[in-house]
Amino acid sequence: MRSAGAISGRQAGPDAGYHEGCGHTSLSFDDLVDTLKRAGLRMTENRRAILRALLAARAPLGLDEIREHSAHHGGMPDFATVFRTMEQLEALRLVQRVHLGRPSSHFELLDPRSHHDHLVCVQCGRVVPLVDKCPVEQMERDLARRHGFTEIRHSLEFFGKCPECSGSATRKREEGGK
Amino acid sequence: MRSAGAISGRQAGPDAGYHEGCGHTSLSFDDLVDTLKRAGLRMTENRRAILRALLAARAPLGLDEIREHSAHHGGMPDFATVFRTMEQLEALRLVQRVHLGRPSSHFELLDPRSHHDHLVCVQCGRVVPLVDKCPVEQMERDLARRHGFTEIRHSLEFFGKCPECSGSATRKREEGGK
DNA sequence: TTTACTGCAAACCCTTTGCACAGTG
DNA sequence: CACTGTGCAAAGGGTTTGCAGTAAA
Repeated sequence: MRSAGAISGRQAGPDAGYHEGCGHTSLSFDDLVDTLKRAGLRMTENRRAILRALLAARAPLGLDEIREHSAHHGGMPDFATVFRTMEQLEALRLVQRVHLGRPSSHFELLDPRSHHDHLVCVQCGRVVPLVDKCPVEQMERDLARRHGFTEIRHSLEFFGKCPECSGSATRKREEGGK
Repeated sequence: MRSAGAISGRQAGPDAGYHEGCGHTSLSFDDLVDTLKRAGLRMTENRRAILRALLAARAPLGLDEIREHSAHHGGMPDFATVFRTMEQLEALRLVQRVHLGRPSSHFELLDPRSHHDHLVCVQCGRVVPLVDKCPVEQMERDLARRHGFTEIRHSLEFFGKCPECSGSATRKREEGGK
C-alpha cells in the first residue's frame, strides 16, 4: 500500500548493475571466522554459509534472504538460527542492522573502514550502497562532544524514486521492476 | 533485549529539558487543517486531536503515544484510527515516518522548511531532535542528479548512549532512567 | 443523502523464545 | 564429555484490514 506492491524486500537483483561500488567491505572471510572464534563462538556449516552470504551481498539482506543465500554456500539454516546468529554478529559489531523503510530489518557487514549509507527506491525497493565519503562523520564527533553521548554511530538512508520508477509514475509499467 | 529494558518508546519526558530546540515545525494548526480539507479529508474531533498532539510533540511519537496524547486534546481515537490517519498524513507529506531503532514506527510533522534529524540513546530511548543545519541536504541534491532519483528525501539518525546511560554502564543503576 | 471516518476484532507478518536433539571443540 | 548451535513450533508484538455503525459535508 505504501506506494507499490513491488517492494519485496530484495534489492534490484544480483545483476541489476546498479550498485555503486559493492566495495561493501574490506573484511575477509578469515577475518570474520577469526573474530567469531576469538569470541568463543563455534564454527558450523551454517555460520560459514551465513558469513559467505553476507560477504557476497551487494545490499543489506533480510533474514529470509540471508537464509536463502546461505543455501548457495553450503548451508540451510533455519530462520531462528539466522536470527540468533545475526544477533551475535551484531553484538560483535561485525554486522549492522539497517532500516530501509520496510517493516523488517536488514543486515550488512559492518566494516569500520568503509562505512556507507544507502539510497533506496521507495517503489521497487532497489538499494544503492553509497561508498563515497560520508558527510556525517564529522558531525558525529561534534554531537558526541556537545551532548555527551558515547559509542555514537549513525544510520543515513536516502529514499526516492529510481529512474525507472520515476518514469513509470505515469506509464505504470508492470511492477517487479527490471 | 537489545541493551536495556528502559526503551519504552517515549522520549525522556515532556520535562526532561533535553530536547534541543523543539522548533520542530513552523506549521500552524490551521495550515494543517487547510491541507487536509483541500485533500478532501473530513475534519473530525479525532483528527483535530491527532494534529494537535503532533504539533505539541517534542520528539517523534509512536502510534500508541499519538493516541494517548490525543486524549489531552479532546479526542480518543482507536489505534486503528490513528494508524489510518497517519497513513493519510504521510501520503499528504504532512507527516514523516521515523525509524528510531525500535521495532515500531514513530511519526512527526514534516515541515520542508525545518527538516531535522535525531540523536537517540540506545539504552533509555531518549530522543534529541537536532535542529541545526543538516549536512546532508547538499548531498541529497547531488545524489538525485547522479543517480536519477526523484522525490528524494532522507532519514538520518544518530545512536549512542546519552550522558546518564554512559555513566551507568558501570554503575548499573536501576533502569527506567530518571 | 452520500461517502468518509471509526471502533472492534480478527488476520497478518515479522520477531523472539522454549525445548529437546545434534554437533563442535 | 561439556556446552553451544539448531530445528521446530508456539508465543509475542506491532501492523493491517474487514465490516457495520456513526458522522461530516
